[in-house]
Amino acid sequence: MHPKRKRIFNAAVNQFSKKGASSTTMSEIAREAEVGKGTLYRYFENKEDLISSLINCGFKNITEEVKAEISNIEQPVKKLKKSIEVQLEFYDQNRNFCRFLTREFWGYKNKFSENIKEIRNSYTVIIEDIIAQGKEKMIFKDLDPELAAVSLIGIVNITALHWFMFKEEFSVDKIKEEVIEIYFNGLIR
Amino acid sequence: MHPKRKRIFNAAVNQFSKKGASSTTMSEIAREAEVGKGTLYRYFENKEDLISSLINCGFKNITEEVKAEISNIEQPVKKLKKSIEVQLEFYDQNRNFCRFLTREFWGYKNKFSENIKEIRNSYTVIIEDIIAQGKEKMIFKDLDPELAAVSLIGIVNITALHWFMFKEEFSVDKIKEEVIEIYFNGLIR
Amino acid sequence: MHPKRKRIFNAAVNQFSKKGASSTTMSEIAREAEVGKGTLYRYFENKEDLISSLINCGFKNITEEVKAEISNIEQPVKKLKKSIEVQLEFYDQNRNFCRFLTREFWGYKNKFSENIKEIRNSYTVIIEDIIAQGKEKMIFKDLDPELAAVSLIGIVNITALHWFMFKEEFSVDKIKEEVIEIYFNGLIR
Amino acid sequence: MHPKRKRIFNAAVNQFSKKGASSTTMSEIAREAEVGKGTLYRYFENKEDLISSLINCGFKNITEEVKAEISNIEQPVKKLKKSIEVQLEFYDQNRNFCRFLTREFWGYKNKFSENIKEIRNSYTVIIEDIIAQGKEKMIFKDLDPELAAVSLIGIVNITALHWFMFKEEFSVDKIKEEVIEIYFNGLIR
DNA sequence: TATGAATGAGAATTCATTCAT
DNA sequence: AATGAATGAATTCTCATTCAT
Repeated sequence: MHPKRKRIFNAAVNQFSKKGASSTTMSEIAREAEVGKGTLYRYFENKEDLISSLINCGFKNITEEVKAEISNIEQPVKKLKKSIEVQLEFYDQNRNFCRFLTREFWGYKNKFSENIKEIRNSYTVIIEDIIAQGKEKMIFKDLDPELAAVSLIGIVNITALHWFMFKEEFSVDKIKEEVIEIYFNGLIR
Repeated sequence: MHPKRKRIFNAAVNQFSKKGASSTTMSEIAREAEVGKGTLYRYFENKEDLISSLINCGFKNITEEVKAEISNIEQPVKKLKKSIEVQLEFYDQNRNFCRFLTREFWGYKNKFSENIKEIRNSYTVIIEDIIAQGKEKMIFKDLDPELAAVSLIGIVNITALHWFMFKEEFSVDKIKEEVIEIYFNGLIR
Repeated sequence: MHPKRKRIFNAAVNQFSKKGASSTTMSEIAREAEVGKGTLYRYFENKEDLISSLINCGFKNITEEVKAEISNIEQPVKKLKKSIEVQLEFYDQNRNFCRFLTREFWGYKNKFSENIKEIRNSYTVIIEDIIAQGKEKMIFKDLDPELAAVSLIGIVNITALHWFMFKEEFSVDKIKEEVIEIYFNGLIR
Repeated sequence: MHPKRKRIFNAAVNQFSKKGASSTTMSEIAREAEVGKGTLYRYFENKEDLISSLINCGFKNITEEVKAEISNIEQPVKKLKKSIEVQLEFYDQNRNFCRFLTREFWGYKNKFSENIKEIRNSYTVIIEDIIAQGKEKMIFKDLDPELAAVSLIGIVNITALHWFMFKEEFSVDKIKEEVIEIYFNGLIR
């Protein structure tokens, strides 16, 4: 990616996570990125393009990372565990982005919404595949893989955000451990 | 609640869930509510007040409903199951509102943010208490009750929203069943 | 005057002198007067009518007072002195009104401006007549009576307002004495 | 001063003097200045800032002009005469502005009011100093210099405005002569 | 290529006035 | 007669976007 595009991305995430995307002005992003206002429009068509590019790019990053990290693992349980770890670490290292993403993701019909649906899907489907695989091998229960995948994403996403926003410390290790225990073995003794 | 305030609330939720809160104009809300623009400002200080009142009120409603439904139940497992049911049904019956809520809730620092933290807490703490209770009775595992509570809320919230937004049908019963299975007994056979 | 009309007048002067006529809302006047908003419109056609009625009425009051107080006096010098005293005392006792008047008086073309010109004139002409009289009797110099009258009004008006607004104490007696000295005998020894 | 700021200043004075500051809309000023509405807000924080900047700037101009013109004069009487001339000529050449100034100056408490007191003072103090000087040299009577200064300003201000607004012709020379006669030697023969 | 001054459509908000009670 | 809730035209101010430099 062009380094100036990267600079703008970072500036935008910082501002968006502080004030929300629609309350952030293009001027503020330009100032934070230390570029002229006009420059934003050389790298992005308009504000909406900047926002959706940011969502796309972030989703791609996390998807790529998860894919890369689990590619060498065979067993579904280990694969799933690894994906949880990677997701939590990504959230930890990109807290602002995570906050921005959760907010904007559940956005409303716009010209990018179809696109977002696909991207969301490409992310969900990774988890889904692992679960389907484990189901076939009779390791996982006979549950709907999509629902199970979304459940996992929900736990990870909301838990991370809750800790980040409402608790002082954000201990990835502790969250990881307990989330895995609940998701794999359940709350009941 | 004053009937006109209620009318404005409903109109606002409808518009917000279609286009997002910040893309909805006060004029649109007034038109939808069939009141004059100035009337909005008799019942709410400004747009921000309208949004945050809506969040507060919605959270209170769901909290009240869950509280009422579980008050007569003794066993923690049954209590928790009931709360999941109530939450899912609330989501089902207030789809627009829930979409709005998830989106705006993770909003950004504003003069209401302290308040929101408390409100969020009053909701979370119900689940937390049930889990702590079950822990004491040695029914639930020795996990952090807050984390377990947030995990449950995350599963329910994101799953419901996913089904509502990306799938045609929204079968509360099916989601309920599988979510309960995962959360109580885990994915692994 | 109808007592409610009087109440509204007083309330309006109080508010106008604090915030200026055009920054004062009809609601504020109604609240201060402890009447309903609609009641204002029973006693005055509209806001502009209220403002101009206030100006008219105030001018009439001061004009009447000055006329009454000087009617028994014969000598032009004593007459003029008395009128200065009466004006200063009126300003002192109606500070808010005085401030409001000075501000609104130099107002701009509106449907009442002709009216105001007349009223202004009926006030100026009293002073003018005394001066013309004194001129005839060879007591006053051969100066333009209108200019001399306006000069006197200017001294009294601006001096009173200056003291009221920028100085803590407002000693009518001291101002009276020195203003008379300057106006009658001049600054030079 | 930035030429565009100057353009806005001129447009604002023109409009303000025709219709009053609070009846003039920002759009009208923009149209008159032939700039976009948003441009006003590049040069002034808001409408109030525009008004008070105008007052400040005008006061500074007249103060500077008076100061410059009297700096070379020694005798207090001549100094004072010169200052009267300069003031009257300034009023004559900036009639709209002076009308605006007199009206808005006696305005009401706002965030600029402290500032205005100072500015008013920097103007008054020039006259005051001349009078104090003359007093010391036993040329002027033993009167309060501030009161004498304010009286002079009052005469000049109100007389000029009266002639400008209510009389067809505005003869600076005639007004100058008679005002000086009254102020220096008094009305009495 | 980069900039930021300029623009004006459009949003939030106010408030004089009306009118049903 | 008195009230104050309701209205919507009018106003201030914002900000995405353009374009001359």
